[in-house]
Amino acid sequence: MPKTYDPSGTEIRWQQVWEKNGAFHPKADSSSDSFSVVIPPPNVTGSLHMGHAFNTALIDTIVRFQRLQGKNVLCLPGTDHASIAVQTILEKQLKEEGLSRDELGRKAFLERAWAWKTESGGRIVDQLKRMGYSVDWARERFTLDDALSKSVTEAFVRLHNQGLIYRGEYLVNWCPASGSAVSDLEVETKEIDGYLWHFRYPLTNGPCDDGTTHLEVATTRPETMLGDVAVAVNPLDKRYSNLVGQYLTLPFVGREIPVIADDHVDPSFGTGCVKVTPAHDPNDFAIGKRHNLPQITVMNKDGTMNNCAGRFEGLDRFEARKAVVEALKEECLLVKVEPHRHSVPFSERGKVPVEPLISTQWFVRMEPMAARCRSHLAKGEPRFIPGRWEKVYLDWLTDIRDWCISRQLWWGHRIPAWFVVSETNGEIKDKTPYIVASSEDEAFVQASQKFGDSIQIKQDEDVLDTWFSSGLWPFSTLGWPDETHADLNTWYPTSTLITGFDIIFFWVARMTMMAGAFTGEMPFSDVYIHGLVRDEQNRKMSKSLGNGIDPLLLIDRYGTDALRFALVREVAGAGQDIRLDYDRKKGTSATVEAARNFANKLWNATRFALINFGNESFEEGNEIEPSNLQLADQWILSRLARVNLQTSSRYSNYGLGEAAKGLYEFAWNDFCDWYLELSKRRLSQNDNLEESVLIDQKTARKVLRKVLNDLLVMMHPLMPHLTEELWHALTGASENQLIALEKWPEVDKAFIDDDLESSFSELFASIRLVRNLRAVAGLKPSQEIPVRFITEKKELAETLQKAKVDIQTLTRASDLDVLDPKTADLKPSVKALAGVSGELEVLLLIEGLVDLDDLRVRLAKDLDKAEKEIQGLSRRLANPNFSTKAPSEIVSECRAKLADWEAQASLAKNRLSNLS
RNA sequence: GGGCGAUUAGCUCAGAGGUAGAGCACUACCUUGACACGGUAGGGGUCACUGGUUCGAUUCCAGUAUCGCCCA
Repeated sequence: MPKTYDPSGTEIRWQQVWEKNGAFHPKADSSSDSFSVVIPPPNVTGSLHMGHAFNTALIDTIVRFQRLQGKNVLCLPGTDHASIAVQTILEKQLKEEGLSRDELGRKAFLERAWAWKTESGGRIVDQLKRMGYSVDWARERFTLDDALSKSVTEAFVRLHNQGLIYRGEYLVNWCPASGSAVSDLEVETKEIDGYLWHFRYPLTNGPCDDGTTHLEVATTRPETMLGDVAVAVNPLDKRYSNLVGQYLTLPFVGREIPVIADDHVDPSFGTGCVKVTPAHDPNDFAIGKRHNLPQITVMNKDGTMNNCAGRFEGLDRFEARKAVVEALKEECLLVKVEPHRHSVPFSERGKVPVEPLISTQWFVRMEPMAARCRSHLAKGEPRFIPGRWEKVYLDWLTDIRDWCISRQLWWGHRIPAWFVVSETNGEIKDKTPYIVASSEDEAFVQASQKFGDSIQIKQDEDVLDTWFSSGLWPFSTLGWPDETHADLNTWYPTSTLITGFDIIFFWVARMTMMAGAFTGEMPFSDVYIHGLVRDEQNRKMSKSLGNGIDPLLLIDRYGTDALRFALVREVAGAGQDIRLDYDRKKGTSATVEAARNFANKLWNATRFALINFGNESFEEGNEIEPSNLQLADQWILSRLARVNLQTSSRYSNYGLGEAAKGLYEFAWNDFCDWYLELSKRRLSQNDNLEESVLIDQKTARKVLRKVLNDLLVMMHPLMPHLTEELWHALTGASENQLIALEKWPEVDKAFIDDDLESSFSELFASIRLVRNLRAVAGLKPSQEIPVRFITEKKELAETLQKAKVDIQTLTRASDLDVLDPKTADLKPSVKALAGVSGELEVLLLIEGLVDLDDLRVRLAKDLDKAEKEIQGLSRRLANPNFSTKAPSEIVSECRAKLADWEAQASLAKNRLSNLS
């Protein structure tokens, strides 16, 4: 074995072995307990970023743990077609070639899209494989696969038949950049520094009694004035009460529009007069409905002004804004312009302001579906981890708005609706009758029953929102709508969903709603919500910001296991965001490097074991005879049992970061720093070997092997490749045998021994104290020195006595005695350096080796510290309230501490006076 | 405007009603037969601020400030 672990070849090799062995391809008919997870399908928009790596690390840790628990585990992978995102990419490519999608035609465009999918999807699958993802590639799905498309059609038809999908004309969020409607969730409001333009509309019938000639309105979007159909004031606003019911003449277009009164107008904002443009603003749309006003659309779908805009026709909406303002100025109607910061809705994908536009779209009626989810949630279905996200989910399900699901795009699931276009010369108009069916043939049959045989039908041009198909993911991937499918019966509902909080509404809620509608149950029992990966400036890592780190860069440098471990270790209990440090210039990450070093530590611990095992085979050393165990063996076995219990509980309860940290501490501190060091002396003896020594060596090797084996299995979910490699080296298992498919180590609770663990803490403290004194004395590491331990505490004295040789080895003590203060010669001597830890006094006999001035400084410092502590503790104990009200164990603990510090102080005083 | 989260060592973060911990970084010493991707020892914090509850608050409560997110 080389001195350092090189992950590069090892990781890929095990990935291949796993796949070749079908290690993660479970059978659907198994009778053991099932555990299933469907992965959040990444978009085929390029490649994966650190957020995916994080999600993957968490899912795979959980999934591998469950496999070690003996469950029949399915982790199902796949990708998502990402309608808008992919289409945006492709159209950009086309534009660079000087083409448009219409020129190319739907068929050729879709061919390109599939080519893109093959390329991007392939890259993503490669990346997922390099993460060591233990998913079942044989069950990989893509949202546009035939089977999944079939379930989308089925879902659409069923919802439509239940009246939960309808077609209607509403104000939708129009994204002029992608030329499509988008849902409310795809709109992002941003604070923008804009202006508030004040201008006047003259009264149609001239000045009224009080001499008013006009009304002044204020708006952030002057260009929409061309579509105004009224001006609204608050009914309680006395300034304008006499004008309600009067008419104004709209400049440029000459339309006469009424002044109306509406509660929703805020009299304190702007002038208190609101221009009403129902076709271009959601609030105005509502006012328009209440007052039965017409809707006048003044824009085309590409964001230019239409023929209702009069002389402004053909201008882009932002040019029109300037032109309208200019024209108002010319006509002396512009009163003033104020800088004004306000919220503007932006299209998340198109990155341009959305235009509220009236158009005919397909919608899902959400309330009945949401209501079903709310009642499930009342029963704790699903369970959110951390729990606070439940409220976020519930709030969104309450007062929910209908979901616009049609997109004027080509890449996606085409809406299964056929229009009877015989009367309209083949054109689909808003009022054209239609049939929703699962195929064109079926649609034709149904249509001809209604409209006669000589009809012509044409499928809706639009596709569905990508999230419509994602909402079906947990069951469409398992064979739904075939309700007898073995996968569905074995693994549905799934066990847990693991995803980031940013898609709770988009995805989690849509899945629960769809699942409720089609399967009658929630699609997963747990939802584990994790945070996002942020960069060193605390920004979310994203493609558009360009601050994403390619996980492969870190994998190449440090290895997959290091990256996985680093990511999981960062997770806190509450599921906060994690920040990953990354030096862009050097391409390094201290966090991942630390994890890489840990991997190397495990590598070397195993290397140490193997060097000591020689030719001994694993089987031959399997059984441990308890009577042969030394205290150190008992101690590490006690620690091991405790860590085993703790770790499995943490893995099962989503305490992944804690599990990782706990294993790290156990492996590095308990096992490597102490147990391995303690075992060296026993293992390295090689001459004059008596029978008892041979037995002891064998025992040490057995314990070493046991601890290492269990540690590797427990570490496996976090560092799958390294542990697979080391486990094979340790056990000599063949490649048909995998740690990935091992059983979680059984806990021998009989080994758990609190007293032993605490006396080992004392032992370690005493060793540290000796080392500390040695350092203070400035002794060379190689310098051996006589050491004396003095304590009244019997058990401690016994432990120290038993561990005498070990202590000598670890402290370079030339000789060591454990003395009772009653019998020991305690005459202070300058020749000794003393320290105290708890009820233990330590003397280093360092005749002529210490600089007395240094010693004085140190002792004075010790004294100072001890006196401060004494002061604080005495003050507390002197407080009658404390001694009467505080729990008695706290009080006695306090007294013990005080006694300790007093002993320290008097010792230091004695020493100091002896030095002077 | 409503809600949620954060504020602890130089950095990234844990923590818990009994005066604070880790990793990295830093300092000194050490190339000892697992590991310098290492070992040993060490330095470093008014736990954002102000009140309250309590014998005792960094921890619980209320408020303030700053930062971030979600919803309108």
